[in-house]
Amino acid sequence: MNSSLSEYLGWLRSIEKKWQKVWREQRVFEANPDPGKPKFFITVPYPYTNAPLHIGHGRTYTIGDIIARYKRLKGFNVLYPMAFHITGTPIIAISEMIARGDPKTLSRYESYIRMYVSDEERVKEILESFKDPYKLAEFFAENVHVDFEALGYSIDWRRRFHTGEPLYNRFVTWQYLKLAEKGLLSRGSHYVTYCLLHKQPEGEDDIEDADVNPVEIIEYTGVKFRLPGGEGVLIAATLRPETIYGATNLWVNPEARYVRFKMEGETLITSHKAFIKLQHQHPETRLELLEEFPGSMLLGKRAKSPLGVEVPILPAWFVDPDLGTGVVYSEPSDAPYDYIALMDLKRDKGLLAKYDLDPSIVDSINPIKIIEVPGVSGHYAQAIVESMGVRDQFDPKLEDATSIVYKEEFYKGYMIVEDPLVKGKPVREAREIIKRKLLESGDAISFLELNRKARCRAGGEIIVAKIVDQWFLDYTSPQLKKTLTDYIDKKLIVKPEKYKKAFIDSINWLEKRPCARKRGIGTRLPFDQEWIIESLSDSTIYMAFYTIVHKLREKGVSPDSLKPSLFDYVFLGVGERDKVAAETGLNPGFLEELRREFEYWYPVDLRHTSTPHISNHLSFYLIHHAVIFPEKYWPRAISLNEPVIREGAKMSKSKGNVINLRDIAEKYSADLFRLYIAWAANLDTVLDWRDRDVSSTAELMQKFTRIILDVIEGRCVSTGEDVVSRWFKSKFYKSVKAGEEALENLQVREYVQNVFFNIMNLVDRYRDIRGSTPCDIRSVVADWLRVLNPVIPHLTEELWSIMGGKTLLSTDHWPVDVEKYFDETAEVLVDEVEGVVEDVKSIVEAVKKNPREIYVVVASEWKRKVVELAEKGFELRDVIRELSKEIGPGKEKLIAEVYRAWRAGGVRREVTGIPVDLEVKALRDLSEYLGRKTGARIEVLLEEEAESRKIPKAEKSLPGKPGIYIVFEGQG
RNA sequence: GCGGGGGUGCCCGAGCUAGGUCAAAGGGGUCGGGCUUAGGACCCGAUGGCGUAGGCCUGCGUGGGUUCAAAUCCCACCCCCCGCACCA
Repeated sequence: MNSSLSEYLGWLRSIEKKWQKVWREQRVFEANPDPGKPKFFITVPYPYTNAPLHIGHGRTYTIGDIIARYKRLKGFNVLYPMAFHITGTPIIAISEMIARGDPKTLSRYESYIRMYVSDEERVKEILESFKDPYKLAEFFAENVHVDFEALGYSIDWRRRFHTGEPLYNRFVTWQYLKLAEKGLLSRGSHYVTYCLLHKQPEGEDDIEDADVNPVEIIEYTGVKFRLPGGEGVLIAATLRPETIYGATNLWVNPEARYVRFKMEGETLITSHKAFIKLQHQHPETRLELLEEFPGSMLLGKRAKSPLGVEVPILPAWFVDPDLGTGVVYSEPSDAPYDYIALMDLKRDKGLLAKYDLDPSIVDSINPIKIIEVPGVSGHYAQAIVESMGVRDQFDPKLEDATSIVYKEEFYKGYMIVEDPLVKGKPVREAREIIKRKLLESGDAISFLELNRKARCRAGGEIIVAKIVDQWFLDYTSPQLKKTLTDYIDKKLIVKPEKYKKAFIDSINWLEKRPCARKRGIGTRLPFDQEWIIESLSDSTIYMAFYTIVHKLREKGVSPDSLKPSLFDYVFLGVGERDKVAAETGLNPGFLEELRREFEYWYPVDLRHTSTPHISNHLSFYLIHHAVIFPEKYWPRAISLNEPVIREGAKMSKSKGNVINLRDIAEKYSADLFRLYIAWAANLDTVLDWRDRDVSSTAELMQKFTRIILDVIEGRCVSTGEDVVSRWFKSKFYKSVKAGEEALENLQVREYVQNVFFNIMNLVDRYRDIRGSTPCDIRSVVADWLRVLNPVIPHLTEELWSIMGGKTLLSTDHWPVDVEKYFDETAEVLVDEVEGVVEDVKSIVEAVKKNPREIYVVVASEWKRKVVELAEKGFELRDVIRELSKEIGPGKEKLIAEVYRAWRAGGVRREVTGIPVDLEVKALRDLSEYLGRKTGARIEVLLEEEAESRKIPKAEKSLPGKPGIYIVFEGQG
């Protein structure tokens, strides 16, 4: 194994394919109920198949697989199933864009297909087929399956399905009947982002750039300004209704289109755009369009504010007819736009004359101060406009000016108007008070608008619309919340534990959630066929479906047989077998078999996924289980991991830095990926994929492989059984044990750290002590391969077979009885030797001379007695009295020194059990190593011998910590 | 704004829910040595400062506090990241 790294990786990839084939052909991971064996049912949410998966997904599935493989080695009957998610709108949206010939989508999907298909003809054909969303979904499902297999996941593929299948639809239908039965479904209206082109609600996924620049719905207050003589009511939309006290005039854009329309008996005036928006916000009300006219027609008229103040309508070009209502009231004291627009009119009288208005009309208009902000004197808008040097109402600096004033006043401003309603109140409170009052008195209407202009990916305008009779999942029941939060708090295992609170918060935060739409792939609501169940809501208890789906297929059961009564019987044990059999046309024995499958596998022992799922999918998963199933079938444990970034940056299509799972199998290696991903970060940490670290991991794997092969093929030196070999095995099995404990706690990184990195370091130390590779490493190789099998299953399987394993390692067992190798004595003694090396180095560094001879002096037997007595709790003087009886007087000072060293923690407790001659022997056995490390001749002496030879420092020796005397070069 | 998580040595990253055995695991990088025709790989060593004998000092965002003892506990402050719904 002296090949280059790339040759090594090529070899790895080849054995990976080989073992994947063996596992597949021998159906190693197909799991069937075995009443004699404990079961372990682990699931990871199925992926959404609209594109290839990347290494972030791979992290989650790999961790799931490591745990599945570990549990299998621990003797569990493990079921790890997988399916594919295709319901919802994104797949349809992509199909539509491909059908429409959107160049970006076409080229992206073409490149995706090329990842799996080399024949250019076929690529074109497949791309063409993507106009059918099911074809697209099935293509990626098929290839994600291929990718998963290439990573060595131990999945029972017989249970694979996708969520667009009729069989699955029947299951979801049953689920919704149950949810309705339990009172979880309700209807009501609510506001959504809505596309005028598609005439459909469209969310973040469908809106251009919404992933980077989110679209929010915000509420404006449409304040009514009444024209005299019933001529109409202008709706002036504002985010700051508290400024109504300072309103001096109205602004309309003279060049925009305005309309007059009837709504609930009132004649209203807004921009034409706003009229359309209002229509969508009031779908149950008829809005009658009366007249359309340019804004200039409104100029010069006077309208009365809700406060009874009459103000003129003036022209302003900054007014956007597509924002709010196209009518705004002017409050020049606090709004920079209003202030500058007023100044523009005062400065350029021609602007008004153009519309036949008397320019003097603006002379009497002046800002009215209504808000005080500490540190700001005069009118805030004026101050900021002047300090920023704003030229006119077209100056882009106005945006910044507005947001500064807005923020400052919100946090620090308070009202200085006379109205007792708000007098002295902070702006943020006054705003709410005024808004409520205006709405209640009918002096304002609510107007919903987006925080920014938005278009759908096909270019359609997005507005806010109200959806009536929307279906909701209603999670508001306090009793339900309590049941769940108690369960999560007391019974559900969450790893890492710090996420537990997030679950409880999430359950408490959930209210009503829309669960159906009129568009997308999915299952129709059983009681309202117009609606399609939304895709997160149809994927909450499907783990139950895994337990029987392969049986349904085996028997060729038709979807029509999957009546609700069948699921009632299989999943809930409700109903009579024979009646259900008659109703479904299925054999009663088969029904029992399905029931047994479910009863054996359920509940889910562990669901592993990534943290963004906590507040949605995982919460629904818990709630729906709690609502539908008895408690014994509720989820047992949930584990989570954070996402993956690359070289410090988020992976994204736009940056082009995504590493797809496909690349792993072809350019890296499955085992390398698994090892790196498991080791590179704790579950609760974002994993930063760094190529530099990946290749050093590969180098370590190669080194590991070389060591194993050297040992099993005899390129090693034989050594006898001695203190070092006992030390090696003890350390080795302690790491195994630590790795096991870590995995039991789902600390995957800690496990890899122990069984791979720490053992590699241990082997290095062992080889260093021996001076070459010792053959007795062989005695632990089998166990080493066993414990590494969950992370690097292919390589360990290969090495296992090379060393003569007749059965598959993946179905072998985890090491047992490892404690019998623990050997404290050997560890203490070898640590002592290494301690001597360390001490010598420290001395040499301080003295800055080269050592020639080193005397290593082992402490006298009586010093051990000091420690023994001290350990028993003897005071110093009692120790002295006790010992003097044995060794005679004259040693009091030395006894005191040993005692003090012990109290300072300088003596390991374990040494008291180790005879002095063992200590001497260990040091003598290892004196070759000591000499090699220190570059000096070593002589090991007992303290008494050293004393008689007058070796200095002899008296400094302590049990387990020899005295050291160094003769340096050039010294006598 | 509300809620959650975090700031550790040149870099990444453990440890911090049970305070001492932590100058602080592991990996990367850098430097020195070995091996080699050379490079790579591999092996050994160094990588806060000081020290003529195995030791001492300074240190884990900032500033306080509790304690015989704090990276670990408490308080305040600064900074960073994530979620906030109808979307998978």
